[in-house]
Amino acid sequence: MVRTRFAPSPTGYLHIGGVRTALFNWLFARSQGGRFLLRLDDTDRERNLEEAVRPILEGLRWLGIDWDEGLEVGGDYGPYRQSERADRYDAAVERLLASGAAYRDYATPEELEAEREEARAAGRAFVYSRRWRAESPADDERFAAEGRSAVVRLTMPREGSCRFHDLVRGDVEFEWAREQDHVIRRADGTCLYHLANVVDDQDMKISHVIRAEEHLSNTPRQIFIAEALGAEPPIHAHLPFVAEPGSRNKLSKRKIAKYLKNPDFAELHARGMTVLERLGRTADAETFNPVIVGFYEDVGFLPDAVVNYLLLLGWSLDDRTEDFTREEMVREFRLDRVSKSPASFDPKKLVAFQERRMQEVPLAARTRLVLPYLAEAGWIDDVDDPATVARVTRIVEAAGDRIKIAGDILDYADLFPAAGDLAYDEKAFEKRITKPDDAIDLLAAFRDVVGAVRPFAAEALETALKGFVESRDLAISKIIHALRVATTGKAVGFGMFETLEILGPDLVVARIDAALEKARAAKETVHGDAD
RNA sequence: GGGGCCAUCGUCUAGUGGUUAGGACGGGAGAUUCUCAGUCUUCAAACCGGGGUUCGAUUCCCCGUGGCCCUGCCA
Repeated sequence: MVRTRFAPSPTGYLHIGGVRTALFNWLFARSQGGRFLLRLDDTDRERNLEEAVRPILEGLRWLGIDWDEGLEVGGDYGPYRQSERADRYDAAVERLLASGAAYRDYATPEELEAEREEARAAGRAFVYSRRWRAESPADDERFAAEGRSAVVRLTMPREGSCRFHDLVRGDVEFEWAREQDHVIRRADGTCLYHLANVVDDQDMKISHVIRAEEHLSNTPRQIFIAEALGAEPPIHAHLPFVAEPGSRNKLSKRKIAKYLKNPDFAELHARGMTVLERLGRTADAETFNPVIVGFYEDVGFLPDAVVNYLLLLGWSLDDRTEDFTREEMVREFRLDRVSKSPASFDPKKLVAFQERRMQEVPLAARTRLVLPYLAEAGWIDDVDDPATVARVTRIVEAAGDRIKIAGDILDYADLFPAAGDLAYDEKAFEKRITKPDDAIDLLAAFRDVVGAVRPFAAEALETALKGFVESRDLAISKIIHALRVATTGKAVGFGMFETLEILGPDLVVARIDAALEKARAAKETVHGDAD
């Protein structure tokens, strides 16, 4: 039975690199008919634990990465929080002590540092002398009498080597002599991560440990612990790390300021900030940025698009397949197709997956994606009101591929009177309305025509405008740009006729009037200055 | 300092002891529509360096270089 796990620390957010690890664990378990577990590595006890855990669970759930055992869902091998498992770690330490695989060590940090310094000066690798190792109860008493306290260290082998087969890297070998007598229990009696990790994996019957490459060098000591505890070590698979945009350096949540200097990263971030601002929310770059999964949920990405991108960050099926449904990825996923080298995070490619996926979302579903954003922005009142839904559906339909991310709907304030007064693109206004000498007259003439068109629908409006320009022997471009700026304030937008239909006759006429007034006032000013 | 892992277009990657080194994102050019978006066509773009092995290395081996990780009473 394949059993994999994801064991995040309660950091308060779900990181892109972390979630990729979770995804691969999930995919492997699902592809093998196994089980996927979620447990919490909270060995350093934090305040506000629940607060720090929630975004992680939310992020996983949003992406559709579900777990069979662990936090919140329970299971037969709990508890699933390290902070609640101290008794098991203590028991493991006692067994290691009893078998000689570990020992109590009374060296002070200073004494240890002196030995390290000595090794450094001599130019050789540091190997602890074990001078303060307690060999007998008498030693314990003697050291204690000197005021020393004990940590527990692993009695690591000093010859031979640790060989294991990594499902991604192949055969790996480490010489035992290079390994340290790692501490597994502090002087204060609390246990350390590596011990806890191995005990948990063993207790929870984890068959495959799939984790980030940074743990590769930690594997020998964990294998040592596992074997000393009398168990078969799990099978390991070390994933390449996720690198920064445009570089091979490891992606870090602490370097957001640096990533913001990357144009692609900055662009995505800015896009997210725009959505947030229009929603009236605030966030700083530390907690809201493209390295954090919550960013994508907030801005309106499709979970499938994000997952698909993540899947290809270090994994490939062949030389051409890029798009995968959940079923396909579960069916095709294999650990031996994971690449060995770091994969750098490319915001542009992630967005490309999103855009492609969004195009496939049917109109009604796309409308549902967009409605909550409009409601939160206060541009509509009731997401369930049939008239509102119908109107938004019409807008989403007219928008077509322009809405690439659900939050993009907030680019179209001009179609929602509740969003406030029309904002004009002043440059476009001048270019299309004030400056051309016939624009004002044409607009004024068309104003009287358009108000009377019935039905006030795209097709009839198109007929009306075409008739209007033909009767004057004009190209449609002579008026259409001015009309767009007058009615939407913008130089670019949806198809003109759909836009007019969405706006409705009253708003169209009123906006043309307002634009005419604004344009005439501008001309007056120019004349006034000239005189 | 010691050890480990890694190295194909800018990015994600495929691939082989002999290939025009393939695809995708991004970029360039062009076409199309009332603008934008989209779509279509098209172009440019890579085997880290040096030694071997071999008839022949991007591929196998060694060295170097670079990146990352471990070397903690952090995880």
